[in-house]
Amino acid sequence: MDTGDRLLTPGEVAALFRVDPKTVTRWAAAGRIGSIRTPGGHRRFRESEVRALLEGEGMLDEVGEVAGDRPRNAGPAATGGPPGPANAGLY
Amino acid sequence: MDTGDRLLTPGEVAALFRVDPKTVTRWAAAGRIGSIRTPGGHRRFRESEVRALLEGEGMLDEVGEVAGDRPRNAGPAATGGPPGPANAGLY
DNA sequence: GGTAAGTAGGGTAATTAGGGGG
DNA sequence: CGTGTCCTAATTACCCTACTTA
Repeated sequence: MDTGDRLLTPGEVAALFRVDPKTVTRWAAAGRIGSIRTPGGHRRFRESEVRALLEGEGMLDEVGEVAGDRPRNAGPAATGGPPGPANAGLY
Repeated sequence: MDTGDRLLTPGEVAALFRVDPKTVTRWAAAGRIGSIRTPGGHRRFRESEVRALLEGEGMLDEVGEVAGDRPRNAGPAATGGPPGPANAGLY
C-alpha cells in the first residue's frame, strides 16, 4: 500500500519539473495532475504520481514521437485509461 | 457502524497532510477541523475526519471497491495506491 | 519521582493562492 | 495554447520557551 504516498509541496514539484510553482498549480487547476488540498487551501501532490509524470507516464505515447516530428499532443484523450487522475472539473 | 473513533495526535495528522504540527493546531483553532481537547490542553483529531479531509471530503464513500468489480486499471498502476485521488474544489 | 518526546503558545520569514497582463 | 512574471492576500514553516503526555 505504501507506494510512497509522500505528499510534495508545489515548490518541490516545480523543482522536479524545472518549472515555476505557478505552472504546477496550473496543472492541478487544469486537472492534469492530482492534487490534495489542505484545509487552508494549499495543494499537495503525490510523490508517486509526480514520479510517474516525470517518467512520461502521463503520455502513454512514447512510441513514434521521438524524432523528426512535432507532436503537440496527438491524442491524449485518456483512451489509455489513466487509473489515477480522474479529477477533472476542479473549480 | 463505527466511525473509526481512533484519535490521532497533531504529529500524526501533520504527517498525513505533509504539514507542520503547528499548522494542524491552527486548523483546529480556526475551526476547520474538529478537535478533542485533553484535560491538559492538548488536541486529538478523529481519524475518520482526517481521512475524509485527505480524500477531498466530498462525502463520497468509496468503500464499495473491495473486489474486482471495476476493471479500471488494465495496465500500469501509475498512481499506485489510491486509485481515485478525486479531490473536490474547496475554497 | 524522574526522563524523554510531543504539544501549546506567540512571533517572524518564506511559500502559496488567485488574478492580470506580457 | 502554454509558460514566466507582476501584484496583493492568505496560509504555512521555523524560531523560541513552558507545560502535558507517555
